[in-house]
Amino acid sequence: MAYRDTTLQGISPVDAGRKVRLAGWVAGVRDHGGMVFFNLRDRYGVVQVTAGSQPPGIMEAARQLKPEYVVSVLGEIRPRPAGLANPGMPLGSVEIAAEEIEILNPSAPLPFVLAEGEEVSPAMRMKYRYLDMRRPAVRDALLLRSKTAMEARNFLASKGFVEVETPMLTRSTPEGARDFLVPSRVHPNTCYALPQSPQLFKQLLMIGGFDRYFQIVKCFRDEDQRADRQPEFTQIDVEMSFVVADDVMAVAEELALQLLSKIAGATLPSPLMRMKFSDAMNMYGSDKPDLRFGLEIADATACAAGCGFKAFASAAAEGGVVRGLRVPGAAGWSRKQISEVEDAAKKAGLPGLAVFKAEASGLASSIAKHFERSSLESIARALSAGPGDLLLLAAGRKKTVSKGLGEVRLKIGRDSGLAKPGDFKMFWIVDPPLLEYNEEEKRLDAVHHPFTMPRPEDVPLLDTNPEAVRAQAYDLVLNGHEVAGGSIRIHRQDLQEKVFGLIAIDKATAREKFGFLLEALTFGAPPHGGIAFGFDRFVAMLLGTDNITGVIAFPKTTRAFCPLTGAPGPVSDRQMEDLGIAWRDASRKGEMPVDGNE
RNA sequence: GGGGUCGUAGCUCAAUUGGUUAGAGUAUCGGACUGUCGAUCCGAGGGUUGCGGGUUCGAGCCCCGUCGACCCCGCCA
Repeated sequence: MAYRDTTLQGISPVDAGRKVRLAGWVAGVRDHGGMVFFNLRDRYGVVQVTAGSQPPGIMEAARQLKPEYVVSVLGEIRPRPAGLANPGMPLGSVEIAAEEIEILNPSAPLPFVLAEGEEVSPAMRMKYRYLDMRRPAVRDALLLRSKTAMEARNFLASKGFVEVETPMLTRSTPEGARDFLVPSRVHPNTCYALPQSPQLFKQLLMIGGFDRYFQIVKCFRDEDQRADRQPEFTQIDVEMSFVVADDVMAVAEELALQLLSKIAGATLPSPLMRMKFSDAMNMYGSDKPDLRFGLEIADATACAAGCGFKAFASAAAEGGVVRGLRVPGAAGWSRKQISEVEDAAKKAGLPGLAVFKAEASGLASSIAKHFERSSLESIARALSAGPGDLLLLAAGRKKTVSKGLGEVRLKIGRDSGLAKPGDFKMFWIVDPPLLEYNEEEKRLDAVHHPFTMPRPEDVPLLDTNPEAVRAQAYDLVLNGHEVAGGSIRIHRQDLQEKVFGLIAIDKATAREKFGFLLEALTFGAPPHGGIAFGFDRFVAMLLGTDNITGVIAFPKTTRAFCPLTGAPGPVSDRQMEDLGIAWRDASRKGEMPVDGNE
């Protein structure tokens, strides 16, 4: 006997009278003494099963059922009696009149209730993820992810891209994130590293002649976690030969737009806007601004000299800036709202916020008396203030002020509901700098990665003013999140060595760590470039959430711990011996992260 | 590495200023009930207040440490 002959996808109200055998989970039993109801749930839906006086014994069988028992039910699909349909259920107009109920497996009481709307702590949901995913919200997120991956794969295949797998056991390379390491047994005192991305392999594939490659691939970075960062995550990785930036961007843009349209039903205007990196930093204080709302940053430095207010005047005199946000119609904000914004500014690293209310008679503020009247007028003009607006200004170093105001902007925009669910604002950030100065390390770092091609007209600047060199790189930004990023790569050995030199990777190190790439570049490497989508982030965006754990089947906590499996866990002495390694602090051997609530 | 919020019954939460025996909903167990669908009604059991220390006549509450969860900064080419 088969467990089932159809699923809840395979039945509909027009099937009334048909006898079916269904299998699934019991979701709630309602025992009325002379009549028993329960819901049967499978991957596709929920249907009500009834057990009454006929056939004999069926009611007693139904009475044995408890939540999450696995059952196989034989019964007839019947329309529900008049007035008893459940409009909240897709199959609410029918029910299954049970004739046979077989318990395939009972279930212990669950550690938490699966009902919709019941909040359960994230750690609990992770520990029992296999139960959590029985809930429609989690199930639907994973289904959406699968559908998105399928669409992406079909799209890229249709464009002639070849899917190639690259190694998970590779070698550690300097720069970038911390590697996850895998000690080698066969080669004592060496480690593989898990790939932070397939970057070098996809470049080698281009050199190997696969002019269009893609892969939906796991990447690993051992850095501290965030809501949108997991230690292992998935990229849609793409690389193309004989292309310029526009070619790569065109493919990526079409893919992103198609996914948004097919999966989220959102049609965005095409082609997407392109914003210069420097403009983004100036206007929004961010390299990934959320454009679902305006609130651009305006400059008022010119009004600051001689304005009378010391913090402003000295900032201007010392080469700093005075910049501000105009919040339309926010002059009526409460003391509390303003103080929340001031707190956010402090957290964002701003020394303080000068707050003005724009009134018909001019700018009003507790600090207005420190300003020359004409300065207040020019500040109002600089920020295009109109009556009813709230002005928030900060003074100091340009980078600090812009970044700080950018964060304040984000808080105001998101808190005041300017970013609406279902609203998608996607665009490109282009022309970022190739290099930036790393204060801590006292040297230059690659902004994107060290294989990024400078803009040809900027190449001479590598010798004179490297920080002014712009990269042929591009980021795709969706609702304030970087969902994809890529670049044209360096395909000439001499230029690659030069860039390594600038970011303080000396020739010997470069030869040792990247020798295989440098050598490959000498054997007829075609011009090439590519892009990688942060797949988890993108799916999360399609779903309208910021947290990627919701779209990952088995996510880890913010401390990279898996409450389900207990990973990372201790290993045996024997395993350590095989690998020829020992823990530096043997007293902590076998220490395992534990749930502090237990 | 740093900042913030939090940790009380299986789960989600409450507990006035530090004051008697730590409560509620839900889940679990037992009973009633023929149209429920978050069933309802009656009853029962269920607690080392994350862990360790301190202050106090007295600590769920205050202090110190520690473990853990989440959010953020640093970090994440």
